[in-house]
Amino acid sequence: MEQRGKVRGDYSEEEMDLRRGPWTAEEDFTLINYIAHHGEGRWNSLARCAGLKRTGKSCRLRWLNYLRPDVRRGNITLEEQLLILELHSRWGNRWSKIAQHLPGRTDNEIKNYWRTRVQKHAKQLKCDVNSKQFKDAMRYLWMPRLVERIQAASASATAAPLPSYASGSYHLADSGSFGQPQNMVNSQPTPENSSATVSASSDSLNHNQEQCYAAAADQISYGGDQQSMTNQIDYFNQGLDFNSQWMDCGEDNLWDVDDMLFLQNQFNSNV
DNA sequence: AAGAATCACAACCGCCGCTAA
DNA sequence: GTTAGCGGCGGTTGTGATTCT
Repeated sequence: MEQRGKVRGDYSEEEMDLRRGPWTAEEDFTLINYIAHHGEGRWNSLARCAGLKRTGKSCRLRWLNYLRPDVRRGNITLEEQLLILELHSRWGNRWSKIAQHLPGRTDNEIKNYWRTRVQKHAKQLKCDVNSKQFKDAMRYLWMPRLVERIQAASASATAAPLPSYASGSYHLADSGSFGQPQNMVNSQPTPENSSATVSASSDSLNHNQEQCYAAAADQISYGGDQQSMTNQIDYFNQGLDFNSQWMDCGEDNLWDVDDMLFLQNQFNSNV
C-alpha cells in the first residue's frame, strides 16, 4: 500500500534524489519532448523513462497546468469571471468540474482566482465567502454588473455577435432569474471578445467614485433590517437611472466589489 | 530609496477512489 | 477480499513581483 500521511522529510534514498521546487527550462523541454513522442499518462513511469528526477505527480501537474499547448494564460476575462461565479454557486469548490467549462483554464488557475480575488472581497465585506450575505452580493450585484460590462464591451467593440452567454441568458429584466447561461459549454471567449479583462483598479476610492457612491446613495433607500441586499434585484431589473450614472463615471468606476462594500456599509448604517 | 505589506500563482501535500494483480 | 500503485482532486504553502508607506 502506498505510504500515506508521510511526514515532511521522511523520504527514502530514492525519493531524496528527486528534484523539487520550480521547474527549469531544461526539465520543461525534456517533458514536452517526451510527451510529444510517447504521449501523456502513466506519469510515474513517464518520469523515470524521460530521465526526470521528479515524481509522476509533479510531471503531471507541470504538464496539465503549464506546459500543455492548449492551456490559456493571462487575465481571466469578464465572461470567464461570470462563468466561474455562476458555476461555483452551483457546484462549490469543484474546481476541476468548473474548469471543464472554461476551455484552456486549469482547475488550479480557477482555484487561485477564487482564493485571491473572490475570497479577498468577502474578507473586505467582513463576511464569510460561503455566507448567504456574500452569495447574495455576488448573485445580485456582482454578476449582473459583470453582465452589463460584458454587454457594454460587446456593443462598443463591433456589431459582431455577442459572446454566447452574454448575449441572451443573463437578461437583467428577467425578474431576477439568473439561471444557467445558454450555450455555456460553448462559450469559450475569443481574442475578439475577451478584450475586456479584469480591471486592476485600486480598491481605494477616488473622487469620481465617491461622487458615484453619493449619487447611488441618494437613490438607494435601505428601509432597515427588513430589507436585504437582494432588493438590488429590482434596481437592476428596472434599469433605474442610477445605473447609467455609474456607467457615466468611466470604465474604472463600473460597479465592482468596492460598490458592494459601499452597499454593505449603507446597509449596516441603517440597521 | 528602502523596508513592509500584499498579491498572484506555481508547486506541493495528503486524501480518496479506482483498478489490476 | 485484500493489497499495492496510480491518478485526480482540493487545500495549502512558498516565493517572486508589485504596491504601499
